[in-house]
Amino acid sequence: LEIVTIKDIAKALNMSASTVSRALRDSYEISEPTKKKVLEYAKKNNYRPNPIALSLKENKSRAIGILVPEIDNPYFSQAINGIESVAYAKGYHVLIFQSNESIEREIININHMISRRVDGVLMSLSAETDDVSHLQELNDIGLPIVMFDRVSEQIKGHKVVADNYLGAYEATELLIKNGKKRIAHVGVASSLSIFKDRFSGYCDALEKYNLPFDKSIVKETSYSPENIEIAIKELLSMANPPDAILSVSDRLALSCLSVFKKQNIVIAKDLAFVCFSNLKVADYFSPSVTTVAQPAFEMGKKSAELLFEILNTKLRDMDKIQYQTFKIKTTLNIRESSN
Amino acid sequence: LEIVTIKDIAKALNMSASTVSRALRDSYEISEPTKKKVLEYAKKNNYRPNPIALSLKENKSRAIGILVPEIDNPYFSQAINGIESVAYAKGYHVLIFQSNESIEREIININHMISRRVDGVLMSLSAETDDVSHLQELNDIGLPIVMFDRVSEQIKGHKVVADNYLGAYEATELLIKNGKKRIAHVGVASSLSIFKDRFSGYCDALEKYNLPFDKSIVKETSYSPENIEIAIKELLSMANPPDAILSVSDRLALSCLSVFKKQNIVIAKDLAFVCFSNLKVADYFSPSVTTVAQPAFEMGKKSAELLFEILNTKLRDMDKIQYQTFKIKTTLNIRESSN
DNA sequence: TTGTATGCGTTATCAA
DNA sequence: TTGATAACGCATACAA
Repeated sequence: LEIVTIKDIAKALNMSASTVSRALRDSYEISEPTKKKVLEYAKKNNYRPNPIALSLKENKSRAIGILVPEIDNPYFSQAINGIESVAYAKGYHVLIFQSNESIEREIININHMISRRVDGVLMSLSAETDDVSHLQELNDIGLPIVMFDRVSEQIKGHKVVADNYLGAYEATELLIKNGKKRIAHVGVASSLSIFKDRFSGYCDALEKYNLPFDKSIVKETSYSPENIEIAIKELLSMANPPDAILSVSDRLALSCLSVFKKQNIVIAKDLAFVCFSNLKVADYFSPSVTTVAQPAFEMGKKSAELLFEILNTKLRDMDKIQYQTFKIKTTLNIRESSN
Repeated sequence: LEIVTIKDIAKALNMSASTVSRALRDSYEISEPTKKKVLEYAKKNNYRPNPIALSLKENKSRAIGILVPEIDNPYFSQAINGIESVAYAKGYHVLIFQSNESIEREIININHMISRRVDGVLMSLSAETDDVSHLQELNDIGLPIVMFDRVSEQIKGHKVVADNYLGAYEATELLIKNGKKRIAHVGVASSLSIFKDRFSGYCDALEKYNLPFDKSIVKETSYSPENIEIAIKELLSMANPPDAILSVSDRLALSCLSVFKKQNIVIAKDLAFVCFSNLKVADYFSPSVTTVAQPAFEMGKKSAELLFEILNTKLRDMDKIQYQTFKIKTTLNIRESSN
């Protein structure tokens, strides 16, 4: 590889490396003619500072790590865009990791990030994650972490979440106001707070409007399409089937739509449907799909801003930081499927 | 940050850094008792080798750079997954960059990658890119590059592409066999070969089946939804409107569906529709959407494998490499919209 | 205004 | 079997 270093420039120009280094940084100590010579040579030979050398010296990498359950999911790819927009402006780089909803991969990736000496971590838990001791280690070694969307209260650091409770409450309320009496809740078996909060919102809306809570139309499934299909079929074949379904996860929603299609169920006509989803195409379905959308880009952006706030905090002020949880409102996109 | 180094271990155990280093690497020169002591201490204190220091020494980063037009696009996020699956297994890390379809961002990102000393580049051109001199520089400094999907013949390196010509040919053929006589082509104004190839496939299918080519139903638009809407509306309001539309880009397809919805056009009934797209939800539409899907994951995987093949090539064998273009078949998912 | 020396974490080379 | 030293690229304290 043919990349020019400061030493190369120094040798070519017959001066010392420190002079070149200072000239490149436009130091006041260096004479104009020298600066000019160095800058010219550097430009002509395409000098690029080596950030690796700098990292070693400053013990920081100017890179931040992002760990998400999966990239191929509009919520997370949009959140990554939000993060990148901030990191890019600050001259930081972004290392992206995926857990694929597996706690094992999550642990490995966290270790990778530490090894890679990222300056901070932005992450969203895998659905499998319950024990968070691997994240406690980040706290222990003093590596800043900001969690977004799927967060854990046991970890020290800022959090950015959607208002999942309100999102589910409003979605349920909409269905109730549209005359639905038996609203099923399709969720994921997971200890993540997002799912608990969404379930609470659903329950409270039922209670507020004096609808009975019926455990038999609350399904806890996994992300596997087969399991979702079984759950949906069970709901539909009940003696007293639900007249509406609230699906509280993006990926779940896709499988629901697939089952509806297979079973020739027309949403809105046969069954009302609302789901948590950031899919842009929800609007183009016929009937179009009512969604609770999370402000993914904004959540990513906010998380990154919080992380940089911490990265800019002097060590001696670190213990003064009050870690907070920022809650951002979801958007209820009312379309046809909720009728 | 509290991260243990080799020196720390050496000091604690009262031996030299080189001994510790060798013990950690299980060198034959080190006695078993010493090895045991070192390994135990390292384990207990969570020693993690510093890849930055290694990079500096070996002048390689064990990271590869990926540059794609946008992450929030199922084709590219799936391709990234394919790349990651290979890189991960090799212990390499992946730096992800986005051009946002802008050549300016593409140039900046390429420079970032060089600065970051990635060991190789995997990329897909922005739609704006015409002049590729910024990539020529990769060739000049000897940084290996593999291009996928949107490639340039002017750059030295392996290429992985979908069989865009055949994909478009088969899609057009399907529409013709379904009785369509006036098939519009909606594309992007871009000098990328993928779009040229798709257009050729379309033209050749028309010719093969003796359908006239009509320039007035070939639209070259941009990715902006407004422009696409104008183009579609022009087509639909013609005295002699098309009876089918072939959309040759994922993002274009979404805008088309949006316009259809707005204009109350029911695909299949009013107008046949086929598009290039990797959207998983295409199947759940009513009517479901016929797509030409690119094998995104496989293309990413293949590209990464080719890159590692080069990274493993000894310097003296580098000039023997025959750079090839690998063409991978697309899949025609025949659904309802093409009827 | 410029040069010399040092250190960041690691490993290879040479010496003991 | 172990240790001392230099080097990777850079920035800086110190010397001149």
